[in-house]
Amino acid sequence: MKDKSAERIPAGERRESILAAASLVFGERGYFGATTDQIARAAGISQPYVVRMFGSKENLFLEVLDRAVGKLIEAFRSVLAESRDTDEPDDDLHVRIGFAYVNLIEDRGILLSLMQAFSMGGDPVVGRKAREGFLTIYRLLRDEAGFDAERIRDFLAHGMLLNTVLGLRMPDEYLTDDAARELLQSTFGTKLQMVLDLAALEAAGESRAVGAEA
Amino acid sequence: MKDKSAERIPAGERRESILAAASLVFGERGYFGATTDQIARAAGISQPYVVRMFGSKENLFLEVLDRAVGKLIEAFRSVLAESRDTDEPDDDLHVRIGFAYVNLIEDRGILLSLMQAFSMGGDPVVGRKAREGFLTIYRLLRDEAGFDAERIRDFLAHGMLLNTVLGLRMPDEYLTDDAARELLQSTFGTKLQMVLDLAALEAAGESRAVGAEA
DNA sequence: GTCTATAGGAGGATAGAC
DNA sequence: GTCTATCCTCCTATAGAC
Repeated sequence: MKDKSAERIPAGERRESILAAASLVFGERGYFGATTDQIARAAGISQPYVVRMFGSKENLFLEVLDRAVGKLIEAFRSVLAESRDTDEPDDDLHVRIGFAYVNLIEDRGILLSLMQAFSMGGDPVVGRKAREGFLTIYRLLRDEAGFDAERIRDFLAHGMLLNTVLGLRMPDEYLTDDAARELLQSTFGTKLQMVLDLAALEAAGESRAVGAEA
Repeated sequence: MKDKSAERIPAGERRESILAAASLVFGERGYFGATTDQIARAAGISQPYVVRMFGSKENLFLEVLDRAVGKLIEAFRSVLAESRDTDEPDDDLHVRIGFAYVNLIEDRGILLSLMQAFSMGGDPVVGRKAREGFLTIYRLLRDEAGFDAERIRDFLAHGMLLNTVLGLRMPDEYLTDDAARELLQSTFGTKLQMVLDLAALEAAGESRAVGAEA
């Protein structure tokens, strides 16, 4: 089952798959908690190759962060573009952007690795970039979406709760705890089923993806 | 200046000071990022003594978590008790609880170490306890404060944004970035000055408290 | 483009003296 | 109650072969 003699794959593609794996693992374990070896396994290559390709773990994380912010921006912008075509009432906008945010959960790792970065403000390098990313989103919401300060605050607040609930793996408690059930319902609304399904999938696949250290 | 030959201090007091130091350092660097040695330095004792007193780093973190949740509950309950004495309109309640939450920032480390715990849902031991803590707060808000699901959600959401903004060290950007300024204003409202003052104090003291590794 | 081997350094935990 | 010394594991990063 283990393909020891590696297939040669173009550097570009390899980069992508490492970034995807890293996003997952960093999201799961945090920057310090994640090891380059776990990332390597998840990507199906050797640990030194990961380091070689990105120079350092820190660099890799910075790229993951960039990607995550980029995907967020992209998703938000596409909603904004849509809304310029149709002329639905502007009030829908924050709902639709909110949906775009929730939908990013499908791209596993993005939201969680973002949240990890958001807790690293104290780090001189990562912290700076994380603040930058957060403020970029703020400006997008303000300047491109035209939200006022309160709307931005409320939007970001609910986004952070969403991240927290996911980071806590609260969906795992859905069946066993009434408070968790309520919380999940009010947090995810109509997207709840999607979230639960994803959590179930993960619970099955996680051991293989990340924790195959036996 | 360095008192090498340690003063004998009752175990109870020593425990407290280690927990206080640990709360700070864990809040600053996260569970994996923090080292028992940094905590020991911050508490003014040797690294093995920290481990000896709590058995393991994980155990120490779990106690820090307990403390943080305990302080939160205590703060919320005292607001609730107050509101049963006076008979002000119930609408004020979530504002006053919100203030109680923001005021916990003064007890440095509490909010940040809580947030660190909230990002560790994947950990079998810490994750379980973190979810438990979060749901305890949820139930307090629901059963003791009488909030409905939406109010709880909104309250928690704004709390999480507050944590995120603090974790990002956004106050450091207050003078240099207009978006940061706006965000801080709408997030902290009348408490903004307090937050900025605390951030300034920290910026001065941080190098001594945590990062004296030269 | 990818691996194996390994250097080099932290960091958590233990032993044992005072 | 507290320290010093130290073990041992784990991890990032480098070297060099294929």
